[in-house]
Amino acid sequence: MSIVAAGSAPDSPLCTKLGSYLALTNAERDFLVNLERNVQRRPAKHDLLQQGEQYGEVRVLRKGWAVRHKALPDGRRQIINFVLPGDIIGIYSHLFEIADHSVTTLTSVEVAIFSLDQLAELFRGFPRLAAALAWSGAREEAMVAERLLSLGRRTALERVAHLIVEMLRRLSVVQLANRGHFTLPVTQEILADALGLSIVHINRTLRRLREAGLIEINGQRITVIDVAQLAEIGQFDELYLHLIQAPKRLERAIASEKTAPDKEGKKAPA
Amino acid sequence: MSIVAAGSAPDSPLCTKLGSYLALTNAERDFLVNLERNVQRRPAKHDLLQQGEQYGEVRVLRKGWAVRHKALPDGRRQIINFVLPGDIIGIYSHLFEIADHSVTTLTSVEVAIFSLDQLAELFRGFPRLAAALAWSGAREEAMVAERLLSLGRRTALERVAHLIVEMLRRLSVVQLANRGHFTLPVTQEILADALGLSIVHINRTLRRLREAGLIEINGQRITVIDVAQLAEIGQFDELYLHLIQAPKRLERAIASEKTAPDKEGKKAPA
DNA sequence: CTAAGCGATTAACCTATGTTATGGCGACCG
DNA sequence: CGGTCGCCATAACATAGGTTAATCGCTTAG
Repeated sequence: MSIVAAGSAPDSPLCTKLGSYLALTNAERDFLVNLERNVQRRPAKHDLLQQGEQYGEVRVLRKGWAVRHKALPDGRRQIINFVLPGDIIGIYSHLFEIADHSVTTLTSVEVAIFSLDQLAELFRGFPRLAAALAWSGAREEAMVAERLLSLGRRTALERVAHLIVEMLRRLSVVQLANRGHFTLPVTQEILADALGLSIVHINRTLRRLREAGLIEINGQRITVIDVAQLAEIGQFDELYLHLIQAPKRLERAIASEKTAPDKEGKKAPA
Repeated sequence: MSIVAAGSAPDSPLCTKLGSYLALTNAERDFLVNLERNVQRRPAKHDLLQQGEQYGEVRVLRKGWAVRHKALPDGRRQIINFVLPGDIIGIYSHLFEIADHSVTTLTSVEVAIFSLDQLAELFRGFPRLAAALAWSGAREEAMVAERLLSLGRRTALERVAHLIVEMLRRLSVVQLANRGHFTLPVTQEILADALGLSIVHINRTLRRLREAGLIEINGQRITVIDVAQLAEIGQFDELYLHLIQAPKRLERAIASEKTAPDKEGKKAPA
C-alpha cells in the first residue's frame, strides 16, 4: 500500500481534513476526490438542510460558512455549531430519516453532493476513512460539549471571550486568520443565537471587551489585541484546544490496516 | 451470513443497544459478547474517567447510572449527558490522548473493559458494527444538541419539564420506567448541574411542577402525572423522540454488506 | 441514644440578563 | 434622490434566576 504525504489536494477540503488525521493512501485520496466531484453553489442565507425535512443526500462544505441550528416551535433558536470548509452536512440526518436540525449558509458557499450509497461504500471499503470520519464526528461533539459548558456555566462576558478565542484558533489552523485578525461573517444576532444571549446583551458585552482594549471591531473584521487575557477571561481550556487541532493517535491506533503494536497502559484510574 | 433476530443476550447491554439498530449476525454478536467479558464493579461517586487524564481503555457501562461532565477551573460544573447501560465510555477520549471530560458514577455500576486494540479490530473486521457505533455516537450528539437548545433557549421550567419527559421516554425504551413511574438516582444538585441552574432554582421549579399537579416526587421516585402537558411545557420535540428510539434506515443503508438498492430522492431543498 | 452530615426546602434579597424603544448609518432600490 | 431595510448602538426599565442563610428531616457512625 502506497502512502502519500498527509496534505490536501488543492481543491478538496475533505482530503485536507481527513488527511490531517491520518496519511491517506492513493486509493483513499482518489475515493475522496471522486466523492467531491459533484459541486454546487448556494447563496448566503440558504438552507442546506431543514429541521423536519426528510433528506436523501450527503453534502460536504467546500467553501464558505454555515451554521447548524435548532429551533423551538415558538421561534427561539439556538446555534449548535459553525460549519467550516471540510465539514460534512447531514451525514447523520440520513440515518435519522428526518433531520432534527437545520443547516443554513452565512455566506455564499460551494458544496459537494454525494449519495448515501457512496457513504456506505466508504464504510464497507475504507475502514481507515470510516475511523477518521468517526473521529471527526467526535471532535465535533467535543466542540458542542464545550459550548454546552459555556451556556450552562459561563457568564456572558466569558462566553463571548471564549468564542473569540475559539474562532481565532480554529481559523488559524486553516489559514483563515493571521496575527489576531480574522473575519467573522456574522451579525450580532447570530452571535446571540450561538451563545444563548439576547442581541442587546451581545452588543453590551462586545462593548465591554472593546473598552477593555482586548479586541477591536471594524464591521465583520475582528482584531484580537490580547489573546492571553481573553483566554483567561473565557477560561479557555488548552485541553480543548488540543482537541480542535490535529491528533497523533488515530493513525497509530484504529486507522492502521494491520494490527499495530499497541502500547496501551493498563492503568486503572484512581 | 446468518442473521438472528434483533434482541439482546440477557447480559449484554451492548448487544441490546447495537442490536436495536440492526440485526446482528452470529459473528457480530459473538464478537460483542467477547468484548464484554472483562467485567468490573465500581461504587457510586467514582470517577470512571477524569478530565485531563490520559487514558488507555474503553469501557461499556453494563449496569447502573453515570454522568459525563466538564468543569471549569474554578469549579463550576456542567453535566453533558447521562450515561445509561449500553453506553460506551471513553471511546473517543482515546483518540484525543487526553480526556476533555470526566465520567462519574451516580450509583454502583458494572463496567466491561476492553482495549483500544479490540476496538480497532471492530473497525477493521465489522463495518456494520462500525456503522452502528457511528450511529450511536450520532444519537448521543443529537441528545447533547437538544440539551444545548435547552440551556440556550428554554426557561428553567421548560428545561425541567423537558428533562423529565426525556428521561421517561429514554427509560421506557429500556424497561426502566412503567406507567409514568421511574427512579432518578440523582440529587437536586446534579439536576442543577445538568440544566445549568442553581440548586435553589431547581427546587423552586420542581415545586411549581408539583403544585401544578404534573408530577409527584417521593425521594428519588418520580411519578409523571400528565406527560402531555409536561411535553407541551418543555416544548418536547417528537422529532427528537424519534431519534432516541430505534431507526429504520441504518439497516437498509450503511449497514448492509451488499450494495443496497438505494432509493434516495434527489430533491433539492427549497 | 446522640452527633454529624447530607440533602431538601423555603425565604429574603440581589444582579445578570432580557425587553422595549429609539436613533443612526450605510446599502440598495425605484 | 428619497425611502426603506438591515444592522449597530444605547438607554430605561423589567424579571428570571442566583446567592445567602436558616431550618428540617434522614441516615449513618459511634
